[in-house]
Amino acid sequence: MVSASRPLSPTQVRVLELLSAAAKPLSAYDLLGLLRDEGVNAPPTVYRALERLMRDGLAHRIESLNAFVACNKPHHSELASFAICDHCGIVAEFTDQDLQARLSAVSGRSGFHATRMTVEIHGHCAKCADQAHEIIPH
Amino acid sequence: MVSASRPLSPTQVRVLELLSAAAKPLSAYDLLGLLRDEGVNAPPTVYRALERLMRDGLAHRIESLNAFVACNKPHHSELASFAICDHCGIVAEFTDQDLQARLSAVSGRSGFHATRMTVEIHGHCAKCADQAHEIIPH
DNA sequence: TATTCATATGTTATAGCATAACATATATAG
DNA sequence: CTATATATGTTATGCTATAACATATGAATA
Repeated sequence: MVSASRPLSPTQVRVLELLSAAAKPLSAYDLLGLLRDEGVNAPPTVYRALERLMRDGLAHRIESLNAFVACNKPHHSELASFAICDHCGIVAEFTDQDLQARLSAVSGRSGFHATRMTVEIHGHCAKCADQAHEIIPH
Repeated sequence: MVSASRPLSPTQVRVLELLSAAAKPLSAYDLLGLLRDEGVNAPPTVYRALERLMRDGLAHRIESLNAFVACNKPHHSELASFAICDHCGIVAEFTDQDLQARLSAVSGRSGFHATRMTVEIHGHCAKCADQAHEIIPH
């Protein structure tokens, strides 16, 4: 039997809701702050919920921000890439098959076997590109 | 006048030497540990040296490891990508023009203007791929 | 020379991110 | 009923990074 995974717990659902509602990536401590009212008092609970969500492909970690976002579409083990506006903080998730293929090919040339890829592009979104006076560095 | 930048300070040179000599990425605190003998006592000095080295393209930050590596070749504002073995920890730097072009194109479709890209591929190097019994997670 | 400016470093303290280790609770499978 | 897997609670700790202010040094120039 393939052992269907359990449904999300209330805490896991809440974390996912908060991520989905946020305009920007949230750090684990952002989430903790939002959940204190609801009886979540310590980091491990948040990190554990995030682990589960990422395992299920429902959330992603943005490595260059140490923060998390809800997955904007159901992935099927595809490469998720991110465009991150350093001005307004918005993150756009996109996937590109060719990109993944090329990454696998390039890294695989030397016999490297890829299991996970992080692609994060920083810059300015269309909205902010015009009025980009100040650049907020990573 | 184009204001040539100053030469690296002794501390900056030492940090670069340590990164170059290391088989794996070093964290700022790894570096701090190695420099304590030499009179460096606090994190800011290390972070400042790393800043300078990265500004000059002599070192890179690996976002998914919170660690740093020496640049393995003089870049000219090209995209540096990394293949990271989760088993032995070795990091291979590579560049691929087409990859950068494709990334710019894909993200730029929506009017996004890219200024910096992070590409980090985790997996197993050729050496470790065979005997990959245990997988060291990120 | 004296002044100014940019750069680097020292120093102290703190903020922010993440996990170890152990206890408790609950549901489901066998 | 018991064993197992999963989730959470709780306490403590460790790792990563920067703020804020002081000091030093060298190069450019008035």
